[in-house]
Amino acid sequence: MTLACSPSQHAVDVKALLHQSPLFAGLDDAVLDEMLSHFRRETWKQGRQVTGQESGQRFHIILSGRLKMAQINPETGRMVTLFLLQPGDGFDVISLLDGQPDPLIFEARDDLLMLSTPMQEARHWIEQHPAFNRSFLPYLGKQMRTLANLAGDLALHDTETRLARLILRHVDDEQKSGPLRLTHNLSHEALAEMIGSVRVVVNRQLQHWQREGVVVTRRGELIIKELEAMLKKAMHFPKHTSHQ
Amino acid sequence: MTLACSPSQHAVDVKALLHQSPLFAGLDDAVLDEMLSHFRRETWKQGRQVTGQESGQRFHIILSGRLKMAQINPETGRMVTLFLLQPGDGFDVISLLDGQPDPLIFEARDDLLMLSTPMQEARHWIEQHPAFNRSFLPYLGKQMRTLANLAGDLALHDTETRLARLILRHVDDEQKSGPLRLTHNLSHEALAEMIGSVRVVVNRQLQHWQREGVVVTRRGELIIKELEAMLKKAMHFPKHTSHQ
DNA sequence: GTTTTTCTGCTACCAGGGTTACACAGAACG
DNA sequence: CGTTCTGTGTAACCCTGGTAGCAGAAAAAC
Repeated sequence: MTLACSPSQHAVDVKALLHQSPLFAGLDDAVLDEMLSHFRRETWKQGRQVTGQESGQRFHIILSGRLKMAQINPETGRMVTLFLLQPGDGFDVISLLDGQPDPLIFEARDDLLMLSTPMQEARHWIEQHPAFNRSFLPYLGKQMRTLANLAGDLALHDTETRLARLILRHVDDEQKSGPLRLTHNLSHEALAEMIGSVRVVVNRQLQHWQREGVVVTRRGELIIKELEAMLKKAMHFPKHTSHQ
Repeated sequence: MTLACSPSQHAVDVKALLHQSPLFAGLDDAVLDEMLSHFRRETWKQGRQVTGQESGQRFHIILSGRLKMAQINPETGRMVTLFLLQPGDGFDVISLLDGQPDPLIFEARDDLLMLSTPMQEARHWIEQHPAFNRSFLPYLGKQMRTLANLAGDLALHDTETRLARLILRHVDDEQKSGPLRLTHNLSHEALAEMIGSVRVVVNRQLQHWQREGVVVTRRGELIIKELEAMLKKAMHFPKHTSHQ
């Protein structure tokens, strides 16, 4: 998956997209069609915020755009991004699993195009189609890994390491070679939320790296000049980090 | 579930135990028997450490004792406890889901009595018994919630709040009224790992509370004198915190 | 009972990173 | 095309919470 946002054309080839998605890759066309008949299209404009309570009644599958799934501290107003969901991802998976509403905030980072269906319907469908588990369970595993790594990082590593890792995680996805220009379209604020820190700190760090000549930063993009150096900063990279 | 450790008698009534477990509560006796026939008993002595690589080949169900599931920073030697698994819990669920080994450390906090079976067998069994999903999926949801809350807490709250919450979470499980004596049998070190901090800080905090007259601490136990005050320290308690 | 190990209480120290504040650049929007 | 809003660069400040170290208490091991 990539951090880059897909253009949200309305003529998206839904089935092609789902076939690539980790959740539905394995399903054959007939089953996919049957499933799609239960879903309807839904669009959110960039910036739209919804709480777990509100969105908790329907299960969504992202077709284009990115969705921030975050936790908030009402006292300070600070946020952490737990997931930055991509096309092919579903939400809210946790509510889907246990039926409880999530005390989370969902925010469209881009214009979103999604499929949605009532939670109850989604659960029922899953029950009827055990084959779906073949991709669903591994998908859950990946999500849990991502969360576990986030928690581990927050507790064990400093902000520099966390930021370096966040960046390198996206190198994996984008082009593996070349000049390593990452266009994430994320503000420093957004990056900060993803590593559980604050804008000023992210900026400070990027500036520092820039002076070292390790990276070059622009609005919404970042060029890695010295991959080796970055890897060193992200040291002790866990072997099986989520590649989401 | 409770933090107190069950005595690890070897004459445990396995089926009775599994019926109470969130994972197997819903299954009828016949299915349970069939499942048990695939498992064998396994015991670990308190303090035994195993990496995800090593234990990754078998899936375990805890019958008695507690198991720490932790991430480590090899550079500093510090650890975070992601889960403190209890009787009725299974591990490693993440590996079970996606087949990848976990870069985690498992450590027996008490003497452990478990059931275990090859991962492949467990996966196969799950596939054959869709009814199991009725309890398995909600269980996964609860685990994910726990992780999400941990990550959120680490990013958004100070150590005092995190420690207060850790303690109060166990009040829910133990007796709800009375003198609120919690016997957790955990060292300050262990508590620290559970909130992503260090021994000194936990001690400092507990001592502080003790001087305030809010709690009284002893080895392995803690008495809450002023529940109201504690609740205040844990302020902004998320509505749907895991009650694991 | 004695020794050894593990826990606990406490202190001194200091640095990472969070808070606040402000000026400027670049987008967005009418 | 000017106004408005959002994002970026940077500085001063300082407090939480982490590191290091040690002495005594309590368990565990012998």
